[in-house]
Amino acid sequence: MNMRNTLQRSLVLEAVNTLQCHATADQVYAKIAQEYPDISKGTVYRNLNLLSELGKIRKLEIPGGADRYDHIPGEHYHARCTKCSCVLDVDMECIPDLENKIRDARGFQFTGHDVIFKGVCPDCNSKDLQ
Amino acid sequence: MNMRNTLQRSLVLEAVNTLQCHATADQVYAKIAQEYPDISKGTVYRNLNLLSELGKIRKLEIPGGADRYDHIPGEHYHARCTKCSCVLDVDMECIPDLENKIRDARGFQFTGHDVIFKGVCPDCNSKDLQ
DNA sequence: TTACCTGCAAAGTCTTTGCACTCTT
DNA sequence: AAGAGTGCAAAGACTTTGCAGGTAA
Repeated sequence: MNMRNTLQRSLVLEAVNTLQCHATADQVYAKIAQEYPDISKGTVYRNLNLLSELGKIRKLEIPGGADRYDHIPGEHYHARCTKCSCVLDVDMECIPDLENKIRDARGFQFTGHDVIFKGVCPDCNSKDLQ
Repeated sequence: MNMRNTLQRSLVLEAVNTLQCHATADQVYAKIAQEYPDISKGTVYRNLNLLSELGKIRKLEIPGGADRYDHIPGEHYHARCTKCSCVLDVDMECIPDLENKIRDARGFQFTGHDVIFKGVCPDCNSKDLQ
């Protein structure tokens, strides 16, 4: 169960940290493939999952779209554009202790939550006006 | 562009309302197929999408899982079990005007939000103890 | 009649996985 | 040497779509 340091693994980590902006697995793959075309998508997926289990990156599961991977940031919420599917950070305070506001958990053990806003991003908005 | 009343369409609507509990397209299909085995999955998907666009049912896009369909309820949040992927309603007040808490929308036009809690459901919890 | 709908199957998107080989340790 | 990791391709889960025939209005 010992984890090894492989080139591919560090390339994946580096790509996520460089891209920053909620990259999809595909974007991570494309980024790496520019310099290291032999890497395979399977490896990218395997490492993205491994690294997010280890807490080195954050996996963002987006309703109705591909998963996104992010460098480890402070907690914050996201917004997804319903037109182009891009994901942006939302500039607002997170709600502290949201889990504690639940009246009756009925035996459900909460480990976290996500808030995802829906809307239309600035780019798509301006395209509509044309 | 006139919508027709077809047997399949009303069966889909009826199944969603009967099942109530955040059924997946597959569960809706299975339910209908019990009595009407000739229905096809493509038709179920097409009608689920149509009915949710019409506002007759609600489409719940779940991060990392199949979409769910629900009868039209008051606004409420959901929790997904990270073990068995089931989805449950959460018994808490919704946060009013969450969109207004955003400091700087930067041109993003918000149309709504989802809050999805993660955790382990009662069933999976008790199985762990065995 | 018309054009909306259906069943079917193929294709599309995103992700995981089996296999044999490779490389870290 | 051992076994974790890799590339590749196939498969898997979920959903959409093209097509030709069916049917509500």
